[in-house]
Amino acid sequence: MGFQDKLISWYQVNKRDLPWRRTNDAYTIWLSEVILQQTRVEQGMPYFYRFLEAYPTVNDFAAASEQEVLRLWQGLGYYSRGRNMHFTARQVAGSPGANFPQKHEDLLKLKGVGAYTAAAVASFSANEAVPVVDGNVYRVLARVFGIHTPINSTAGKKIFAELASQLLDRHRPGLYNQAIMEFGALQCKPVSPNCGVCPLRDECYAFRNAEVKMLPVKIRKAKPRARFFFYLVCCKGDQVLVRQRGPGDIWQHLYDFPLVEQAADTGSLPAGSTLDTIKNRFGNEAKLTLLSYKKHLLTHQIIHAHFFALENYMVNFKEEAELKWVSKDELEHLPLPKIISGFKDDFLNN
DNA sequence: AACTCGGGGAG
DNA sequence: CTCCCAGAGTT
Repeated sequence: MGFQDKLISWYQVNKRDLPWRRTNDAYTIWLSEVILQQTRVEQGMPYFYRFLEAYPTVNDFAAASEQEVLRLWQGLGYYSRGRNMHFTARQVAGSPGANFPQKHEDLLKLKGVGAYTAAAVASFSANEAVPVVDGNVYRVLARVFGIHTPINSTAGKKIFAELASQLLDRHRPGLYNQAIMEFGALQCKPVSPNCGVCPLRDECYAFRNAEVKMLPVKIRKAKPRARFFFYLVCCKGDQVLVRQRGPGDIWQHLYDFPLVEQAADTGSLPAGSTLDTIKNRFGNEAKLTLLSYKKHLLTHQIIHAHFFALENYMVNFKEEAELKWVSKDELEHLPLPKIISGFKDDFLNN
C-alpha cells in the first residue's frame, strides 16, 4: 500500500466528525478555514457555529456591518481575518451571480485567502487537485521524508510545497488533503506522537533515525517586546469614554480606552513625562486611581496594562472628536480586545 | 526575507 | 516557562 492509501485508510477509521466536513458549500468551507487559521479546532468550533447562524449565506455576511462582524469575532484573535472576511464577502456578494468561488485560481484573489485556504476550499468543495500545506502537513512530511529545511524559511516553504504536490492523490485530492491534515493533528502530533501504532513507522525517516523530536525544524522567532499601557477610564453617569483603535498597531478597529503609552517600565506609577501627557490631555486637576494591572501576552508583544480611574478631568474638543461616550449597554455591542473585555467584566458591571 | 498580527491549551 | 495551532498581509 502506498503513502496516500495508508493515510486515507487511517483517516477513514480515525477521522473526527467535524461540521464543516458535512458540506461541499464553498462559502461554508471558507468560513471554517479562515476561522481555523492559526487556531485550534476546539477554539474555533463555537465561532464557526456563531458565524454560520448569523450569516447563513455570503449575502448575509456582506449585509452585516464591520462592527458586528468584529464583535462576533471578539476573542478569536488575529482580527484582520475578520475584517478581510467582511471585505471578501462584500466583494463576492457584489459580483455577478454572487457565487462563492470554487476554483483555486479565483480563490487566491480573495483578501485573506492564501495558498493554504485556497487549496482547502477548492479541494473540499469541488475536489480540485491542489495540495494543502498547513502546519500538520509540514510536520508529517518533515518527519516521514526527513526534511531538515526549516518549515518557516522561504526555501522550506518551496520544498514542502513541491513535495506536497508530488504526493497529492490526484484521483481523490479532497479526501487525501483531509486525511494528511487529520493524520498530523491526531497521530503525528507535535509532542509525543503515537509512533507505536503508526501505519507509516516502517518508512518514516524520523522514526527510523530517532529524530521524531527534532522534526520539523523551525527558525526561532524574535523575543516579544514589552509595552507599557496606561489606560484612563473616564466614567460619566452610566457612560464610559472609549476610542476605536486605528491602523498601524494591534487590535485595529477594535475599541479600548484613552491610552498613554510609555516606553519603559516604571511600575504601577506613570513616569513624570507620562503624567505630564495625561495632565495636558485631561487637565491639571485630573486625579488618577489605580484600579487594575494586567499582563497580556501576544505573539510579538507583552502588554503591561495599568487601568486608572480618571476623575476631575477635562476633555478638550480635539480629543472629543476621536473619543466617544458610550453607555454600558452600548459597550456590549462594541468589539473589544480580550484585555479590555476582561477589565469591563471585572470593573464596569452594573 | 523578515516582520507583524491574538488568544488559548498542552506539557 | 515553551511551543504550536486547518496562515496571510505588509514592508
